[in-house]
Amino acid sequence: MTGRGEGSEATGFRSRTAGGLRSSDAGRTERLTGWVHRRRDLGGLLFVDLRDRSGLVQISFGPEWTEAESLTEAHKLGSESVIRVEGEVALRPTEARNPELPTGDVEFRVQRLELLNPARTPQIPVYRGPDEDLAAEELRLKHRHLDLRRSELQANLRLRHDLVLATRNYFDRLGFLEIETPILTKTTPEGARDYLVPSRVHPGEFFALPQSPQIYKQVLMTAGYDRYVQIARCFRDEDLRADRQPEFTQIDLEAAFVEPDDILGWIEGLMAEMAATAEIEAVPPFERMTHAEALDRFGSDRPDLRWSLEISDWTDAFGSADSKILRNAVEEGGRIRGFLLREGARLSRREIEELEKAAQAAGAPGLLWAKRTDDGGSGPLSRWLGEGEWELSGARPGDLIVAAAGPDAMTSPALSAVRGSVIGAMGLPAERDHAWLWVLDFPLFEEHEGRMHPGHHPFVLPHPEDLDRLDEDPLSVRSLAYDLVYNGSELGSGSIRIHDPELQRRVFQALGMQEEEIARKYGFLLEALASGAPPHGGIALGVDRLVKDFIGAGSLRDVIAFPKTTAARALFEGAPTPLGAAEMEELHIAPLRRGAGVPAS
RNA sequence: GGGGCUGUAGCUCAGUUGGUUAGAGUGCCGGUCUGUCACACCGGAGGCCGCGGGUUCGAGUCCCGUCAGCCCCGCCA
Repeated sequence: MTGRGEGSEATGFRSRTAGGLRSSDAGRTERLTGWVHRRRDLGGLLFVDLRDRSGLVQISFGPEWTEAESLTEAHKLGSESVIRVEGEVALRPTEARNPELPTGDVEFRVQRLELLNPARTPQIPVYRGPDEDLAAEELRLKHRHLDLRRSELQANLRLRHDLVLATRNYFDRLGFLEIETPILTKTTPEGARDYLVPSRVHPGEFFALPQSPQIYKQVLMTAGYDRYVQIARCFRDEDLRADRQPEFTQIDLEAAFVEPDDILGWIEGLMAEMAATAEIEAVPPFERMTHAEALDRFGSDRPDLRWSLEISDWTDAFGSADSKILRNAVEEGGRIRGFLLREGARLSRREIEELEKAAQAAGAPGLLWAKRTDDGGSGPLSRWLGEGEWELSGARPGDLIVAAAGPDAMTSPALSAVRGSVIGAMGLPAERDHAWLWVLDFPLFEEHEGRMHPGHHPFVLPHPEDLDRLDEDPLSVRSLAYDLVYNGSELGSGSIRIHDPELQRRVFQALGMQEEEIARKYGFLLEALASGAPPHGGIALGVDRLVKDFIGAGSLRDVIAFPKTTAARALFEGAPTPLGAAEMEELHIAPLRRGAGVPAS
């Protein structure tokens, strides 16, 4: 596996790498370096698998071709020790060839062995036999230098490199400039919690690490750098998930004089290129649907379209049934929605209860269900369903109906959860392997506990058709925001931004900010917008998540060299650490509680 | 902040109803072995049963607390 940039394998220590040796190299004298992967000591003969980044080759030691001193030394070699060997590439005896190994037709006959650095017995194994489990993740993170030696992780990081390189080349061809933005920046008033850095020279003042370069890239547009891109590190101090790390990398871009189609087209081209690199399928143009449609049809703003299963609306069909739950839901402005599952009657009561649990975990009081049989139906919902209702439902004998009744805000997340669970419970096969989707027209605002929040961030341009409702009915205003969704995973999020300072001020006001607050927090942005800002917009794609989804890795930790744990700790180097009293004093900070912040040393 | 799962030898795991000396595979150490590739065979060492407390004649096993890892909810403009 010699790819780009590996044309010159030779260094002062070695003449070439191990993984590329083939039968055509037989007879050549070479010097190899690497790690002792595994050994098979037959007494008179000794075989060692030598590993470097390029792969494995079997090196052999024997009295006929190995110097006596080296032979003695070889029998004492420990796993993961670093060695250099000089010798000859030789064809293996026919019966001793190993078709499993790319280098399996040859072996490297060692004349001289040099132990460059002996290794202590590794705390976790690098070699992994068939059917052997990985070490516990805690240990893999603690001994990261060993875990990273595994070929799986090396392949993941290699693909990550290739994807980032492809990205840089792609945007370079389109005339984008990569421009760095500050890591030490200003706290963001809304959004996630910031990671903070105390200022030594300004007592009591703090920098924040950027949650994204959002404002800087808008300022770059104002400054006339009309196509900007950056592989940007971002930081958010929030609780973690399998798909969320406290520091992460985004492909961040912004361009001036653009409409949504410009951005979407560029990203589709990028995805096609990246997908080719990762050997998966992405054929533009991608399917598009509005945010409202996504919620209506799938209950989610990032539906997984590998399955076509859609929500049915039975409000009209069941709304007049003689059931308090159903009627009340409809009278209060809600709907009765759910899934019609062909052959779903084969699900057991227990399996259906699991679906209900999924709905309840997502906030629904329960899940209504009914199986249609040849002579009627069974299940809690069936008592309300007469022949007329059954006909309108579209169910045939053997089918299952699961439904939730109430306001969409409650039923959508519940049905989305049920959709995921029922796909698993029924073992429905994916109808395609790679489902790309644009979700458009996100709401400009959301309401949480009576307070208005930006749906995305406060700089998103309201949909031009909805502008007149900004003041009277802000929650109904759509925005020119778009998300890229791949197999149900949100890979990126972007929008056209506000470039008119007056409109920006109105949006801040709609968010409940006073003039003084606006000036203090965002004065510098408004100043920039008022100085000749072009219409502009952009998007940010999560690199870590993208690599993870392309590889099918279970966790972001498998595509990041040095990730944090779910408690935001770095186990390898042991960060964060307490701070000494002297350092704290210099930074003008003090622990709130006795004991906190006192270092071990 | 809340819920769930896990924690026993270097590593992966088993451990019965609470009962005598806590086991296996692998790795490690020693030995035999010239065609292995999960080499084979013989022998050996290796345990704070995460930590603290409690119940009990007796706790790896039951109870409470705590720590760590993982998964989920809240949170993530």
